[in-house]
Amino acid sequence: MTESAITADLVAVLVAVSNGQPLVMTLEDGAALPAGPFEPGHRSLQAGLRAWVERQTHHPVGYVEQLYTFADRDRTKVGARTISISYLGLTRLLGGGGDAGWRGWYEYFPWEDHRAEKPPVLRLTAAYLTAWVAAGSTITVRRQRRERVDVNFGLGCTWTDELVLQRYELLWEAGLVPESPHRHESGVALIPGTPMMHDHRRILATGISRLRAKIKYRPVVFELMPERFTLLKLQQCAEAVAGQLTHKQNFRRLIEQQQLVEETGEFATETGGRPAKLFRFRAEVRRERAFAGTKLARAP
Amino acid sequence: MTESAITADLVAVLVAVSNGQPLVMTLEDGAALPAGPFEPGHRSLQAGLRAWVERQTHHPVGYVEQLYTFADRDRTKVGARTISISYLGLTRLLGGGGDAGWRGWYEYFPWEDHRAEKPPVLRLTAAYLTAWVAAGSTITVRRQRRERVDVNFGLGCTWTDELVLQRYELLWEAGLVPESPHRHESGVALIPGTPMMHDHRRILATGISRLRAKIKYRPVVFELMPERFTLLKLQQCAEAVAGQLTHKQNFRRLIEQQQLVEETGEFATETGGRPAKLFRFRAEVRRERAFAGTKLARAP
DNA sequence: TACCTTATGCTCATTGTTAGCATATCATTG
DNA sequence: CAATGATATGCTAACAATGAGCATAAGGTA
Repeated sequence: MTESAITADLVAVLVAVSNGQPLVMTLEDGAALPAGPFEPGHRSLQAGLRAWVERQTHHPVGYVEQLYTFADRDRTKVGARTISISYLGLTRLLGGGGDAGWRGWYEYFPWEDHRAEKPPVLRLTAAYLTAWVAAGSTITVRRQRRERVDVNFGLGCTWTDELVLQRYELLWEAGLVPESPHRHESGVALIPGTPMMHDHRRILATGISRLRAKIKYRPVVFELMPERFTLLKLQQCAEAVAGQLTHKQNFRRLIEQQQLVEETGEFATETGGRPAKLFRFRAEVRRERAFAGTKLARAP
Repeated sequence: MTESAITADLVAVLVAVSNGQPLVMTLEDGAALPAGPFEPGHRSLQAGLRAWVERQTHHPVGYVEQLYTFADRDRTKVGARTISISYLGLTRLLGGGGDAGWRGWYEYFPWEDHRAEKPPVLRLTAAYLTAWVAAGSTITVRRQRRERVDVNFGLGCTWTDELVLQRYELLWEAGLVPESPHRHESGVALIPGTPMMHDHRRILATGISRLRAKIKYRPVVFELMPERFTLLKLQQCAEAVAGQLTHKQNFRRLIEQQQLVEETGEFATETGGRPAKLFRFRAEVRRERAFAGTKLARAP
């Protein structure tokens, strides 16, 4: 065998938001992301991914963006090497989400949902991570570990929502997730959170990180929203993605001053209180220009 | 042939800054980026890239980051499909840059250097792009083209330095660069700027875009700087990358309040005026944490 | 010594963010 | 029908970040 035997896989992180919950499309009873081989017939990687996802999930995908390409050795099958090219896709949920494949993404990352109060998992996580810090061989290693833990999990400073991938990788290194090969090192129990096959949970973390970052400087929320919506719905969608609550009045002000949306003139009455104006995204925004994104205003 | 015949290439955008000029490592007399096949022996893509670049350029690479994976059809050789995985690498220039491969990156993108005054190419570019806008078939197409041109080239609004890739793609679509297959459409002359083989100039644009964006929120400048330096040198490095001048006093204030650097106690006297303090990057920053990057302060 | 050059410190106006108060408008209930 | 509870929406004070300019310091050279 002189030539390298290489195959290419496409993996999709397909995201939707329904009822204030962020969802991801899965297969294998929630243990895998949609994936399939890249076929030479496809016009491009992006086209290949679109075709594959739509065939597999019967969902039209609105926005698609490349995430990362993996080819680490533990992905090797015998005699062949697989390159996985992962994508983030955003979509609206059409028919009430009858599909069985949709899972709330906080099942996989319970420590990432800060909308209610600090998730209880975090206390446990902090304790285990502190043990991992203390288990470092030299003082330098311990200091570096301490710093990483503090920054990523917001112990000294503030919680940064985009660090999903870094946090997952930290837990992986510390042997606190079942996917980790370092489990023997610490021998401690596991952090709650559903695992996935191969490195799919890492890919999902990459997708969430990217989306949380992107939503702040590009108008991609609207890919997740229906045609018409109230500002509260929009806010809840942004909060679902960010995993953090926001100050209502400031959120509204930001949205308005960015000229992201326009009134339809209609009202939504099913809210229980004063009827809310219905909005739609402005046409210029839908055409994905270099507009500002959905900035979040921290909750009080 | 049932199985897909796929090969994987690694392409590097290797960047350094010397004398206030941003440089990129090239081959083929400036017409290509360093590239080579990904071999199954490599531990990972990143390791493969590192090995390849260091063997080919005899340069140690400090920081490496994946850019994008391409597999468009026009990359096809007969019977095989090549996937190109591109990387951004940052390095310090050691021995005065005797290597012939280093090229100033503004040779390839003369419209991106706004440090002196508006580059003269821009007048030409704007004129050609306006013609392209007018050549749109329908009024909708023309309006969309106008909006894209305005936003990307800062005609109505302000110039945004990170849009290097989008600007190049616009010129490509408009048939204004020699690499473009749309040249017949407009039949106009070409915009100055050295072309490259295949889609290497697009990959370079991707790298510059990424670096210009990254430098603002991650401390990566120091990968391009020598051990000790004056604040002016640091500023000039940042300006070289951004292609824009910055307000000196405000730059200093930002750097200091971010605690990016610390004084060494020494002074540089070769400046011509009052001797400048020499600084070095703080150890915490060198260990690449989630620190803030080098924010730029717009010039007056 | 006068003058040029670069370094460095400080101020001020403007803008953007955070947080909270106040009011409007619906439904429901006593 | 008035009181109550819910949500929507408007407004403002306090504070932080940014952009721009003035002033001074400390070296060199004519």
